[in-house]
Amino acid sequence: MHKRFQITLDDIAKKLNVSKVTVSKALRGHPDISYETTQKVKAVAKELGYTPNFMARNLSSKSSHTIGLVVPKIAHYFFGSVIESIYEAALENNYEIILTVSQENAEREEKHIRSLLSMRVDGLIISISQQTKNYEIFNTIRNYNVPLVFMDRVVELPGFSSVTVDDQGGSFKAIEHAIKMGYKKIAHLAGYQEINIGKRRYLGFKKAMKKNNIPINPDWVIYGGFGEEDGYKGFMKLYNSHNLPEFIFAVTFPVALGVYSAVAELGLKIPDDIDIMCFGGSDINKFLTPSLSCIDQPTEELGRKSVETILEIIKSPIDFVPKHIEVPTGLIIRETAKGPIKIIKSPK
Amino acid sequence: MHKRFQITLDDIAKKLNVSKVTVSKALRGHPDISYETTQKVKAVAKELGYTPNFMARNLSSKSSHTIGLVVPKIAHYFFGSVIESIYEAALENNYEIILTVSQENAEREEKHIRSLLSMRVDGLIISISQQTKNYEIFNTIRNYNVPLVFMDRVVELPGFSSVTVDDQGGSFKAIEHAIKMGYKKIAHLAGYQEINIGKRRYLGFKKAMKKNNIPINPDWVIYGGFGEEDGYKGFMKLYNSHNLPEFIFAVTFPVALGVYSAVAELGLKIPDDIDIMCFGGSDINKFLTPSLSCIDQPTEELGRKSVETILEIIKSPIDFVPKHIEVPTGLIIRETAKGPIKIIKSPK
DNA sequence: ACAAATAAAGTTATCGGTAAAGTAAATTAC
DNA sequence: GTAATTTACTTTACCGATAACTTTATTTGT
Repeated sequence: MHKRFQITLDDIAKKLNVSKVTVSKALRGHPDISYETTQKVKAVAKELGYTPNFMARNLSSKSSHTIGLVVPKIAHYFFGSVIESIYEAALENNYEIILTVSQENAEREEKHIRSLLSMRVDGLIISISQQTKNYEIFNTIRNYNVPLVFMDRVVELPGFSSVTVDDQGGSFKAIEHAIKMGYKKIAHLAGYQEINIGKRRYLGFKKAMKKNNIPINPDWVIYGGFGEEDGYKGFMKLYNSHNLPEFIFAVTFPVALGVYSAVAELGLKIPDDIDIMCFGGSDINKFLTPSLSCIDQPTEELGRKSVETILEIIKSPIDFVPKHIEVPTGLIIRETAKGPIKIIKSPK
Repeated sequence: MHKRFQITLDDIAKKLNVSKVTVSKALRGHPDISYETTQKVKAVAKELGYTPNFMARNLSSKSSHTIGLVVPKIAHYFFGSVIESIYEAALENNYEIILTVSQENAEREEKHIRSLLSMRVDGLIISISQQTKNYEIFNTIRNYNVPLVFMDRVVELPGFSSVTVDDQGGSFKAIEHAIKMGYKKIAHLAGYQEINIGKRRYLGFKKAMKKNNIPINPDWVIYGGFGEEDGYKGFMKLYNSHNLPEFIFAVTFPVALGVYSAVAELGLKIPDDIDIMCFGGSDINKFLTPSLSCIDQPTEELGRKSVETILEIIKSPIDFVPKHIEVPTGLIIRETAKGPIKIIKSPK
């Protein structure tokens, strides 16, 4: 095997005729070491291009200054931007992030979690896959005493913290808006109910319907996944029932995109033939025709709070009490969800 | 500090009254150990929920089975999907990926690279930031003898491999197409020329113009970055010169999006007032109005080849000769770039 | 002036593994 | 039947750092 050129504490120590512990202490600014020695050590370290060995350091200090992150998807607006802000927040706090991607696959998720545990990450931020059903791995995490914060997609097990958006409230807001705009025939493409985001968004929908005394038509509540294809299939199902609603509330942005596809394919028009709104947005929203109104998820805040929460636990694991942070959502009205009463545009 | 519950080789060894080396070998399937002992060890390891300590293992074996990845952006279609396929390919080969994000910031990039070096990754896959100008860190990498493969955005230094798309050829193809469609007044929003993708895409543009005897109007070549805001600013510049071209070739998909924004803001229409095409696509392309024709980058293949290339070097670092793989591009024609001669739609 | 405190190091042990060398018993070789 | 080999382990050393304890010289206190 090719030999790697590696500079160690010993190399610096020999050059200065001091012990390697002195070098280690000097580099960490330990008060044991005099100012002059510290300066000399630092100079030599720089000269030789010393890089500490992460493995050795973490093995002996028993902390990796690293947070493991497990997400279902990455080429996806919501996760992409949450991840970005998690990296940002971690960097500010001098922590490293090790990101793994489950691809919505429960087995792979577990494999990644085990990997991260073996890397002895100081904490885990997890957003579970839409298939995750076996929760044993989370008990393992608990046994290992590794701090865990669920982000967005949570498992409701005792002892873990979570950072989510106000799914139910956001959903409620969306439906109330639709009703205010004059819609009564309201459908919901609802995602998987096994996962909190699916369930809670559905609950918000239900609550708003009930409050406004609009009965829910079971044919208009379609369960499925959170992806584009699910939106496509969902709309096709609605269409084939020959009883189209006026308005669709999609559980995620990709689901709404799927609806856009299906609608275009069928030669229908949004918002005239069918109006729509969804939970969660995307930066590409303004490029859609018509642009899609949505419940805004503050991705930046989600990421930031997740990091803050995990760091709190890492820093005082003893007196830790699980926390459940719900980040409020916003209502963004663009060209859809403006109601059945069309305003006739005045000419320029 | 809270004590972590950790099972080590010793715990297993004590339970079975063997040495920890026996356990280590058994778990790795070393032929030194008998079948029965191996079975027993594996059973106890499972029973106790043993997870090897990544740090310790890699410290002593001097190889981490890990590849460091540095990209400029993550919430971005191109990188998102390349990253996804890199993870995929790494997983198949039993390697871990440690992903870091430079956010197009050269300093942060260097910091991440140093981190990855300190983690003693077996190799690095890097796509440089659009600001990277100081190449010293890459010489450091060379000195450390750490295999490095540049992906998409490369630094042309001797001794490193690269996996890129055929930027020049793709660009050439796009311009030839535009010319074939009847355009002569062709502009190019060209990105930074310091980076290969900017330069080579520009060269392809130039070559196609020359071949077809169309002089390049310097006012129609606008240099800038690779992001949406750069496209927006670029188009505004073109517009304010009061001499609009007929066709724009955008260096990236986000740049084209910026043009869409600017065009909409100015009350113009694509493709009638200004036609456009770009290098690189996105899954959201079909939702654009009009949908955007583009040079297709095979992201999946890019990711896969990057991993293959780095693994080759890792596996035989001695007789390694730098390789430069260029993945071919495709031409996807959607609703733009169909030429100035409008076909009058026949009624349904 | 002499014990106590402090400064500035050095020594040793350890983290949890793997590699290399050593050993005892069983098997094979001729 | 004894040397050589093989099998199945064990022992020792080491990876590159940090933690905890020890040492020596100097300063401080009274």
